[in-house]
Amino acid sequence: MQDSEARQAFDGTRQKLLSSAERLFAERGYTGVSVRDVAGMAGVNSALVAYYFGNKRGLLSAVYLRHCLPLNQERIHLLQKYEATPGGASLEQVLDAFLRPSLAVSPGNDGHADYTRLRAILSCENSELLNEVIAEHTGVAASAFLAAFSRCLPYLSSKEILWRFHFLIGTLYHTGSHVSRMVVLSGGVCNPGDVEETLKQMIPFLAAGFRASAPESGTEAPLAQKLQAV
Amino acid sequence: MQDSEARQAFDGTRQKLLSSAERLFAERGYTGVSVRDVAGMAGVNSALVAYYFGNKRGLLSAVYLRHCLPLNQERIHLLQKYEATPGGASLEQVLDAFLRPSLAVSPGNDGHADYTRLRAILSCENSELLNEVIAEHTGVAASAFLAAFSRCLPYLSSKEILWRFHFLIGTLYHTGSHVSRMVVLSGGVCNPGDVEETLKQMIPFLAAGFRASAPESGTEAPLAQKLQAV
DNA sequence: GTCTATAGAGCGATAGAC
DNA sequence: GTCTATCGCTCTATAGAC
Repeated sequence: MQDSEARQAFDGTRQKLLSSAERLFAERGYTGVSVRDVAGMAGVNSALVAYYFGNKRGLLSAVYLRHCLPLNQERIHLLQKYEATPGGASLEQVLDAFLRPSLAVSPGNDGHADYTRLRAILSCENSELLNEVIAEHTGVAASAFLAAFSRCLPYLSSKEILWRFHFLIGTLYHTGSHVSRMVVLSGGVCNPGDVEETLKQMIPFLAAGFRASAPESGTEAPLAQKLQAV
Repeated sequence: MQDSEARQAFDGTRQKLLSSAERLFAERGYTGVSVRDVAGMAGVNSALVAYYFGNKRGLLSAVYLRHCLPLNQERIHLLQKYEATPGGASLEQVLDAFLRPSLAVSPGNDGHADYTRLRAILSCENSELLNEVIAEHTGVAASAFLAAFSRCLPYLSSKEILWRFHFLIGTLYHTGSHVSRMVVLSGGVCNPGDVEETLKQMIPFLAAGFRASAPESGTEAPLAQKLQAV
């Protein structure tokens, strides 16, 4: 360990506020959490939110940006690793590259599970912030994966790829944001908190769904060309 | 039409409050909407919320109960209709029976699309009300469909059925609660507001996912017996 | 940097006139 | 039934002491 220096950075007030906000926003959404709640969990005064982040929205933005770029970089990195293998990336590998980093849990800053839950909740609250901040950063990774999917499934038009990518996002967000409910509902049999178990269930399901033949065959565009429009 | 009597019931203050609340809660969630907002959209005074529903929570509960039972009855009715055909219900028909009523849109009280969106948002806000009110009424329909799925897919254990049902819910909720975003993202190519188009895309995708061979084969329970535990 | 104290706004709920 | 008026509370944000 980098001893006291690293520990101080991790335990600093700014970081404690970020971690508390990440947890609470992921649990109860943006409007359901007050800055007092966040400051209380961090063990500091609520006025410090304004000091460090300007206002409540700045705090949310900081939480978001803390994970957004790293997560998509991990996804792209994994995708490139899989594509470097002979024969390129399989559909299962493309799915793994997209999903695995979103579900990763770790004590430090490298786990994005809370962030995925936060993302799911914010996307339901349809705050303006989501439409503003998010669109900039997700576009790059999204189009890279859309291209990877159509490389694996050349018989699908871009329309089908888009629909199925939408379904993929729904499956990911719902799984990431209803962990405890799933445990209760299944009587403990299914545990979305177990990353490997979740991937083992999700990837075959989604891969089969993506591979299904197109609902209306033949009349659609040839896919690869239309991907520019995304 | 039942002339003025039916019209009066539909335009009554109570109904206007219910309709306004349904729309607004579906758009911005429970905590994001004030009773003043609801009363304003209904064109009446905010004190009438207390008069008709006791308090804000009572309003939400009324909105919920207005759709909960009818929706599940329509699902069960469709399922029974499909199961009455020779050979029983196909997997695609079971999916259709579950999904179609949730996505139906209609000017009157019979469309559940707004309700599905409301359900998706509330399930993200994880309010206590959801865990209280919802659990009572959804259990019946859910277990009927879990049984129907395992009848179509006898080689799957209850564990896999539960996981895939969870994925189905995620796909449905995300599609139902991000209609406009999907339209924008796809450049107008994909429109989840079109019920038939949505079903034509969702059902083949989900059916293929459900039919995928189990991720870990052989070692699981024989499925039908374990369904009691749900 | 961290705190106390508070301004200013919006909320849910209710009392009471009509 | 529907309204006005208002209480009591919580929220975000800020000013200013230390």
